Amino acid sequence: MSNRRLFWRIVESIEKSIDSGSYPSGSRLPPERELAQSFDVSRPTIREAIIALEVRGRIEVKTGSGVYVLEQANITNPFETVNAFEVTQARALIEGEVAAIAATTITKPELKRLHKTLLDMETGRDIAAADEEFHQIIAASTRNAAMMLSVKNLWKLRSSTPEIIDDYNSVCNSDNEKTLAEHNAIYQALAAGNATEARRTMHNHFNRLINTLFDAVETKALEETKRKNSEKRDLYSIPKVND
Amino acid sequence: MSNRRLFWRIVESIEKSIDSGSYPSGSRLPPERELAQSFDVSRPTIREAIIALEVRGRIEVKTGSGVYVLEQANITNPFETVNAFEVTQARALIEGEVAAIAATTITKPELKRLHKTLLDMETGRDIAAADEEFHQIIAASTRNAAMMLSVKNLWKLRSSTPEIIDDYNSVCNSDNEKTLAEHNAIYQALAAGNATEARRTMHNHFNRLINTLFDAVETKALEETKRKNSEKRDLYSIPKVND
DNA sequence: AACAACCAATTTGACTTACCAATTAATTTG
DNA sequence: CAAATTAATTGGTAAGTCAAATTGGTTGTT
Repeated sequence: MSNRRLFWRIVESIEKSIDSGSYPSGSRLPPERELAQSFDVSRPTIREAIIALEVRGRIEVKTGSGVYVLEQANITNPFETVNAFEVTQARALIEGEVAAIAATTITKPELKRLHKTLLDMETGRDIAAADEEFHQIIAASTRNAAMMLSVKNLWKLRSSTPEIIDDYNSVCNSDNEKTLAEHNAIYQALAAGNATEARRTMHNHFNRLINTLFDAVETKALEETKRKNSEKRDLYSIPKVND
Repeated sequence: MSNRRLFWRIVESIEKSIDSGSYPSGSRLPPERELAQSFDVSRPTIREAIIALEVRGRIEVKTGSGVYVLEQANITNPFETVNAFEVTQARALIEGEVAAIAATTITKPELKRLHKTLLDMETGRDIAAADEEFHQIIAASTRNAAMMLSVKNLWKLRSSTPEIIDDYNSVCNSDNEKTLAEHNAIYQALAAGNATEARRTMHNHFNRLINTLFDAVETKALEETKRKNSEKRDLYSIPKVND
């Protein structure tokens, strides 16, 4: 695997040094020639690494002055500011409406594929995949690319944040039958073309998830955290649509 | 202005050649030595440019073989598959729920800021900005980062797709008073803490937008397109929540 | 004759060494 | 204090060696 070109090794090494704080943002990197010596490579190689880091937006090169570490004006990465409850509430509301639309737009072939995900989940081979496909099919059946995109983005959020994955796993693994039953209820509502019921069953699905999440979190949390979450329970529970 | 380093010029030139189709994806670029000659620069400079393009994900370097143009496996670029109606329907449903939540979570300072956007819109300085801020404040008041993100993504979709911008412009410019009135109705519902009314007024806001969009599109569309859109009108209109 | 396997020449990128030019920033000097 | 000088640093080039991949021909087998 050492067929990777040399400069990548330098890029990784320097990037690690930046991340670890050895080169704080705003500071200047050692001169090219010094780096070349310390990495035991030629100067052109160092320059290649520097250019790679520059294109990546990690550093800035000032001719005649030096190479400076840039502020990681962050990609406003949402993966650290969003918690599992927020994602679940958002999914509940959005996918609730999606289901309501889908109840009137879903086709028979789509219903068939939807039913297949239920069977897949029952046999228990790849439950996560069956889960994702279930929600994906419903989103697609709205014929609205913008809504599909919204659903997909939230799923990505759910499946890319370590903390959220943890929380979900501790819930899903134990409650497969419940998930399956809820999916089935949603499927029945969609098959019947009942928008209100589709929304209700979808809300029900996520509401159970939220409450189970709270229990799971509470179990492993300290008392302080407990109090906070109890306050949040009201905030994040899904309001009744007909009130 | 030519203090830009040489390799950037090469990067731009090659990138332009790729985009213009001179080097279709999968094809091989000329060898380093040839490029150096044709650009009248040294080989290291060409190599720097190639590395920059590689980091950008435009090309792939195969040692001993050549430099190959990569497929621009576009980030499933949604900006070309989503139309104005889809975005508006999605916004209606999502922001409808957002408004319903916000009705119970919005604070007085936020209501104050919300009211300010109404005044801004009335004076008519930067209407688009006031519009965006209005919807942004409501989303933020839910205290749910995932929902804020969803709203923001849809706004980005709306404001980054040329076609959609066109459609929106042809609508908004003519109907400022209506937009303002609807925003005001939403504001009143939020101030009153009435979730159902907040949702209804938000739906109303977007419903008017959708129908105006259809009229605008119909006006400039051919007869064939007319028929299609009429069929779509049912599909995209927002269903009543209480049915 | 057709096909496969092998081998060597060629092409191509990977990297180095060595050198000079241009720019910037600090220092000296008038 | 301002201008000139100097040191430090990056910008760019030239020429060459090495290693990997391709190419095309040769050979041997079917």
